[in-house]
Formats: sequence, structure tokens, C-alpha cells
Amino acid sequence: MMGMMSAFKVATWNVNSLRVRLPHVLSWLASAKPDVLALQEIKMLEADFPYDAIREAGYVAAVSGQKTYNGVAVLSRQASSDLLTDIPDLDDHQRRVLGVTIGSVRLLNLYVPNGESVESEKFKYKLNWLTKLDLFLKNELKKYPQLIVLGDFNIAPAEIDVHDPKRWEGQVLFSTPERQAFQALLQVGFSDCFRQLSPDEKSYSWWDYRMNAYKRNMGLRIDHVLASKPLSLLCEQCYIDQSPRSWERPSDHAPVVAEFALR
DNA sequence: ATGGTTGCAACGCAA
Repeated sequence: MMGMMSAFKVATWNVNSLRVRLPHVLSWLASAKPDVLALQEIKMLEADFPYDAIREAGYVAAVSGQKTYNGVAVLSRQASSDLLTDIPDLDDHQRRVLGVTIGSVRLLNLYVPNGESVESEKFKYKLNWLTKLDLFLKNELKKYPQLIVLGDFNIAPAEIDVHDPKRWEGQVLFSTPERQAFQALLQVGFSDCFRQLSPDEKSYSWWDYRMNAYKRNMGLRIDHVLASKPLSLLCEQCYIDQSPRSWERPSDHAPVVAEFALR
């Protein structure tokens, strides 16, 4: 109907192998019923993607995969179009990016490099990757006013996003250059939906498999949904669904969900 | 306390 609002529910989840986590994804889709689910670390080739199971669940899939590592996919109820798998001017064989258009919304699903440690070459690769992303997003915002950038950013933006900021200070995922890179992304014209709606909430999206980190709630908020300013005004809910992290043989990440009241 | 756990794939690498 004319003028009627409809909820557009998007989610992001680093599944750490879709081969292992397919039952988790199917179960979560059935209960959460998002319009879109962006997956990271599917760790498989497109040829091995479980298209049939995803279709039977009521979703279509756009996939950018590779063998063994990385790999991203976007599941959606509506078909997606205008797929993009690479950031211009970033020569990267690692499959970490998937842009799609769904209805009036442009989505960019990201698996930002982990960085390993602040002393490593992978850390330099991470920072360069984020710089190139920044330049890319400036142009994407001009093309797509309704833009959502979501995924595993491998950055906890602030102290409130870390269970023990003192211990994590200067470490990868929470170092100053990474946090500055995250702020630079926001400065391009995005809002961190979770933090926008819950300024004081301590809620994490990732817990290390080691040291019983989940049971002790030793987590970090490193998975994010960023919305362009026009869209952020329409964001009505954003939350982290911790429940799948407590399931049998879980991913080390939990899904982050955001709901937008599209016109 | 420089540990520990998981996935992939092959006895190491990446997270």
C-alpha cells in the first residue's frame, strides 16, 4: 500500500566454515527470518556452495568463494543484482567483499582482514585494505544513498566494545590505528547502527574459542552494521543475537541484526 | 601463563 512502511531486516554472521555451520544457518534463518543474511568465512568454493539447501529455506544466494579460507555470501529473500566482488585499486585475491543491490538498498558485505598482530605484515595489509575501502566507500555513497556496509570488521571501535580494555589496549582488533581506521569509515558518512541505538550497552559479537571465553563473556564487538545517514534515520532496531554462540559446535561469532523501516 | 581451540587439510597455517 502507498506510504506503508515495511520492515527490512538485515543480519551479518561470520560462520567460520559454512560446511560445518550450515545446520546453524538454516536453523537461525527459520527462527530469525531476516530479509538478508550476509555471511563471512564460508571457506569454500562457489562450486561447493549449498545452493539447494538455501533455496529450500526460501533464500537466494550471491557467493564469492575460495578454497580453504575467507569467502563471503549474501542470502536474500528477494533476488540480488549488480554483484561486485572486488574493491577497485585493491589487488586482492582473497575473497572478502560482496556488493549487491536488493530492492532500493545497496549492501556491501565485508570480511575485513584479521591482521594477526600489530607487528605482522598482515597488519599492514589490513590497514592498507581499510584505506582502499575508505576511498571506495566515498564514491559508493554518491552512487547509492541507501547503503549498508556490514560484516566482520575485525575492529572493536571503543573501550565499551571490549570486555577488558586494559588488557586489549594496543592489541590487534583494538589498536589505535585500527580504531582510527574505523572512525575514518564512519566519517565518510555512516552510522554504527548498534551504537547509535544503544549508546551504553556492552554486548559482544565474538568470543575466542580458547579459555572458555564465551562462558566468561570475554568478548569483543567486532561485527557491525553501518548505515548511510539517510538509512540510519530509518534504523529502528539493532541487536546481537548471542544464542547461536551457545549452540553445539558454534561459530566463534554471533549474528548482528538490524531492522530498517523502509518506505 | 606467549598458553588455549577450531577448521582445513595435511602434520602447518589462519583466526
